[in-house]
Amino acid sequence: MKIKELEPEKLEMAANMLKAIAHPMRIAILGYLEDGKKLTVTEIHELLQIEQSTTSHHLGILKDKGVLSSKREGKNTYYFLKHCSLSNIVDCISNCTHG
Amino acid sequence: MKIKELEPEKLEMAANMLKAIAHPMRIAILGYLEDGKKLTVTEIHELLQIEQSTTSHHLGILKDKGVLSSKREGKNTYYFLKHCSLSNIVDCISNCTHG
DNA sequence: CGAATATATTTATATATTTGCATTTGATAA
DNA sequence: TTATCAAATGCAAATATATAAATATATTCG
Repeated sequence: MKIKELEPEKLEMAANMLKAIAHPMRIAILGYLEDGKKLTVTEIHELLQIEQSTTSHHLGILKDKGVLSSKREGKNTYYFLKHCSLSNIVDCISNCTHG
Repeated sequence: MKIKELEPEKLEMAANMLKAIAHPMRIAILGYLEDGKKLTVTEIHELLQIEQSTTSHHLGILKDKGVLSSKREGKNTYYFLKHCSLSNIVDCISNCTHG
């Protein structure tokens, strides 16, 4: 499917998804969620050493824009990639950043 | 190379690159630049039907963040992908937007 | 040089995003 | 129920971004 054929709404949706990813902390989050890994808010908040509320906010954005899904299990909420191919974006962008 | 190993500056750079791409018009621009195609500002401005100055501004952002390169030839400036693998990002994101 | 064409920059306004703190909601166990 | 741990939300200040209009720069041609 060529992006040229995408209607404005699709472009908007794609942009929103990329905008969700386009943040240092959120890229780092995706980096930890490769290979179908599932992590809780607390685990991510400790890995990244950022505030719990900030972590939750970032995860909320990623979920809202369709990048992540979440599943509650007891007290914990696990977050994971909605489409595993999204890891490609992170891989690709990290390959392109060698300047 | 795992993103987990990326230092903050690399994350920042990756985020800036993605942020540059994360805009409907700029995604559309990348859509037209697949397969090593080179287009001028005017061609893009006519294809997308947006203001010349707005087009130039978007192209400037993409170039500044390392997504595009440009080459002047006479009166025209041709823009093209700096890393052809960047098309993958557009392809991937458009595959993931079917909601 | 001066005119025409192509591209880039500046400026101003409007809008959106990021962040941490404080609070709140949800779930489990004593 | 109360205490506790996990996650989400509301809020406000600082920062960033988008857009268009106007202006500036660069290149070619007559």
